[in-house]
Amino acid sequence: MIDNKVSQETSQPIAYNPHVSIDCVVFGFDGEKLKILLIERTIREGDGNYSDKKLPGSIIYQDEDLDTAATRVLNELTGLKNIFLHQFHSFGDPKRTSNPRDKNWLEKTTNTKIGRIVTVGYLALIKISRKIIFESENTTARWYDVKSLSNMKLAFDHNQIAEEALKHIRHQVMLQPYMLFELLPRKFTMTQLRNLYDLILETKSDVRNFQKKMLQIDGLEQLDEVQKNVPYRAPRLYRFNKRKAKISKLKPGF
Amino acid sequence: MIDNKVSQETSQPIAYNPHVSIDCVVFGFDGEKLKILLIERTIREGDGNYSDKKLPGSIIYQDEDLDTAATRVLNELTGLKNIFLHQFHSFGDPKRTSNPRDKNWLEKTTNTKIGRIVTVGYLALIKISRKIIFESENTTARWYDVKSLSNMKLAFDHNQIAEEALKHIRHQVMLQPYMLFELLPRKFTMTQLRNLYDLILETKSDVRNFQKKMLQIDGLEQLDEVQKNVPYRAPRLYRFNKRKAKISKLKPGF
DNA sequence: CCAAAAGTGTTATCGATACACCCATGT
DNA sequence: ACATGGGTGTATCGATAACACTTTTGG
Repeated sequence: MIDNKVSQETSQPIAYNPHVSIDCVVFGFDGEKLKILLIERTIREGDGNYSDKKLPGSIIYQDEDLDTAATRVLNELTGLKNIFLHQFHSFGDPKRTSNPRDKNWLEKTTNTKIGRIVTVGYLALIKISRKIIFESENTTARWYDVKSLSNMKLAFDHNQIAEEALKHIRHQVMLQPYMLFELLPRKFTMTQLRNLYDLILETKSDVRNFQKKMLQIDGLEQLDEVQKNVPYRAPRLYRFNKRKAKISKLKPGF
Repeated sequence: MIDNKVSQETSQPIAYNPHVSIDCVVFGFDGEKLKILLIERTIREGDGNYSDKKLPGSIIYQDEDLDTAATRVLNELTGLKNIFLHQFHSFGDPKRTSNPRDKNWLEKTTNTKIGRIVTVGYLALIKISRKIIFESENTTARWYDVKSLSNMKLAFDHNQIAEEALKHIRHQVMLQPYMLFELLPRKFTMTQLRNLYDLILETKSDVRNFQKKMLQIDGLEQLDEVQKNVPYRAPRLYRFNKRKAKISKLKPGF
């Protein structure tokens, strides 16, 4: 971990000690759009208030693992347990917390002088149907359309983190579709599945070919049930049974 | 320097402040085996010395990005610049530095009281042919057969980190072969390429099919040159031309 | 009966796999 | 001449991609 020579540096850089946080990029799917969960942040500034958005996250606690910290943050925010979580990248640019607004906000909310924060990015997926506490203590969280991200200036480097998370989920879904089932309700139609797939990958799949491919997946079960209250022919429902799922091998290819 | 002795006794967990390091899993290929670069670590213990191995790594310096830290560590160790580097995972189990031997060693080498370290894992690939300074100041590094890893007890959680790096490179090579070219000499034979591929993926590729697939890769150029001093028909040499390489799209599939 | 979306099969093309013999070189 | 590994092509199989009409339901 540490080379001997490090300690011999005259400037003793080793004593410098950044904080470590986790940030969660939480995606949801409302049947139409891909959504991201953001927290309202208000900063008192001279005469007025400045308000913007940030990713849910937290400094890690003592004796807390990274995964545990991410789980805690999501649980505090949503009340849910068993959220799909996946570490995807860490961000450590020394300038990522150097915006005065961000520095200011950090010191006020943590009561600590904070020099630098290295953050570990997590991707989280939520079934948007699950009813969620979004007013935990004094934070307000809301779903935003992922497409509107590019017009928002998020706190810190959170735009970049969200962008990386998007790349990550696209990559994963391209290779294996399992993440999709974390975003859909427990019972879903093939059209919902296809729409979500195409939304994430920005593709237009052929209805028949898509169905054929999906039905090869172990664990994807067709139910004897149809969607109700639709003003047209009721579509069949499907369910993804994790227990019966065997993770398929990736195909080599360049 | 930042004063971070804010209090580890208070109940405010946020004041707790781990160190952040990077660790590099450096792979090389000697034509036969996949190798990993490890550093000798010696710990004075009562009457004798205890010696084991660790990954190259370092606490990150003030104002240093994560990638920069990894580049620095590798440059200090090998004298090389432009090493292929890829962040793959971060490790933050609070117990990862709790072995008394590791704690002891950390405090001696850093002259700092270190409670906890979160480390960011990097995968690095080196052309083993490049002549390398392996005796930088007072560290000794050597190549070890990756297969012997399971019989070694590395420092900290470095066995786990190396294992994850292996998974990562397998995954990457399966999807796209570009990492292989970082491990081979600038000019290489198709057999070397195939052996390396099969070594990493634990497969046995068909000679003809493998060649066909590889020759589709943009940037892989056949040279008008053959390997010399071989006691049999001299094999043709190839080169991977990064400039002409277009990163191919991944194929969807489950 | 009209609108809206669901459901369903076949063909063509492409890529992946399996497989065996002759060639060039050094000793 | 022989031993060693290098170099090469074809046929089969399976996967992917393209493509259009009929069915169900609610209003």
